[in-house]
Amino acid sequence: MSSPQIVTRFAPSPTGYLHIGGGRTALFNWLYARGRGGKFLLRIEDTDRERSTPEATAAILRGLTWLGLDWDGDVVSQFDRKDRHAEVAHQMLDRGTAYKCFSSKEEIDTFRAAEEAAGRYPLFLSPWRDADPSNHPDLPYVIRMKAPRHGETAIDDKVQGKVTFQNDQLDDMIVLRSDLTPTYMLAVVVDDHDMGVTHVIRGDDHLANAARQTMVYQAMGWDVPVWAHIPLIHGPDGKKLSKRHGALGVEEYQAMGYPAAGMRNYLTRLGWAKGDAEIFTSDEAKAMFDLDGIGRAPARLDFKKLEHTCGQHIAMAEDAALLAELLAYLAVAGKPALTDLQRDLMRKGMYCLKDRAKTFPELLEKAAFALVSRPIAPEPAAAAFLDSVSRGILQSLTLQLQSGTWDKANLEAILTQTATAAGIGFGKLASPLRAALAGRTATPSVYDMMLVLGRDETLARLGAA
RNA sequence: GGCCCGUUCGUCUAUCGGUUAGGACACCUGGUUUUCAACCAGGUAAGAGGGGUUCGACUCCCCUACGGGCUGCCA
Repeated sequence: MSSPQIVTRFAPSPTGYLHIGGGRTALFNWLYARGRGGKFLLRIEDTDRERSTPEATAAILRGLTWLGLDWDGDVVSQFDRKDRHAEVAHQMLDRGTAYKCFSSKEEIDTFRAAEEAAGRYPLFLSPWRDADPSNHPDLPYVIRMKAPRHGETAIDDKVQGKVTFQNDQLDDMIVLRSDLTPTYMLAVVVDDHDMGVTHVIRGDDHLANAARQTMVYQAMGWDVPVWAHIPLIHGPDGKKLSKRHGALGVEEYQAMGYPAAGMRNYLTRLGWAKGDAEIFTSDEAKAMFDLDGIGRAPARLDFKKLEHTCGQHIAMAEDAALLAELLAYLAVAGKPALTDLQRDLMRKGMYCLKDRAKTFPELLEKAAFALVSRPIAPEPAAAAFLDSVSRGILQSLTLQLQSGTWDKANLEAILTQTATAAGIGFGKLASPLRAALAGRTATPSVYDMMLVLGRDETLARLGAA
């Protein structure tokens, strides 16, 4: 017998961009499903009409797409399913697991305020719970779940372990509002059930909700999914992530020039581990990822490690793919696009650039020699290497470079020979050459620069120096 | 206030009663080197505090401290 297919989902509410914590939650769900031949679904929890916006939905989709987290099937709008939610609420009514409550919001608020002022736990117990329907007034009402008053409700969480809640701490939560729209507690359960979700992997801010949602599953006689509540991500200072930490949106990380593969790797390791595995591809991550590797404490963001991880992925990326991602970065960051010539040079030079950079801005910085065009205005530090003696040596070098094959072995022979003939060490030749070719003092090796630029451009730059 | 969760190097973490407490990032030192990086080698660095249980606790239990979450006709 085969085990049923795994179905996970990511269910953000569209009230802003996709933040880094949401990105990681989505990633965990994606890894878990993809590593087991399961499905990863996407549902937008847009039942709060006040705060939900189509722009936020678009931003979330863009963020997931950039991260490479592809979802199965259509994006589900929770709001579109409101009739189904209301239907289930009424089924609960029929089953006797829910009831109509006619207490007004004002009444309840007043009660809670008084209880709190008296230092008591403001648990509202509706007087309508056991009322005879024949006594129901002709007033607006909400549908409340008839939650068990005694005993306890336990959830068996794959990350947090067994967590039990005393039922007398929980009130009869509202499942259908007076305007007939569903509350989150109902909508989530109905949608997860209808969508066949088997594993709910989400932030641990929902841990307590899981108990109440379990009651809804039980009220409907449905199977409860496997829970996995993962700790939230904190800022570098250990505090909850907030605006002042900056760079919260996943898209901002793209605009800062982090490659998606590195981002995925870093986020996977943030709060999850498998032995000593640190750098891995997404395929490797899918094969390794499991729920017991998830830690129970909140993790802090560490930009240094993010950068290191990204550097590793840039180095191992394929040249063509890297170039494509670089161009996308330029567009997102609002930087000028590369000319055809620059693009060509980047393609040629990628082999010697990619193992030196951790981010796309760094990659561009290392590639400055190739992206600059004549006339080159040398930086002061570079210009200092171009005195008359050096120029003379460069001139004789220019002569030597006129013919011969343009490959590393031959260039090496020519440069060594020129240095020897001039009675100087190789370093004394490389510095002015670097200055002439790039106009700066920090560059890739002089051989790589010449190889990437080609003979004509190299000679032209030497001549202009 | 009540309920729930958490706490191993600065950071991410390994450990699932017996280890010189391991790895990675960062940092420091050295090496390689035509510059800057990258890279290689080595080093500094941890079980929040206090009680138990046990022959033996980072690991199990309790208390305290600190951090976090929930306690809505928000999600």
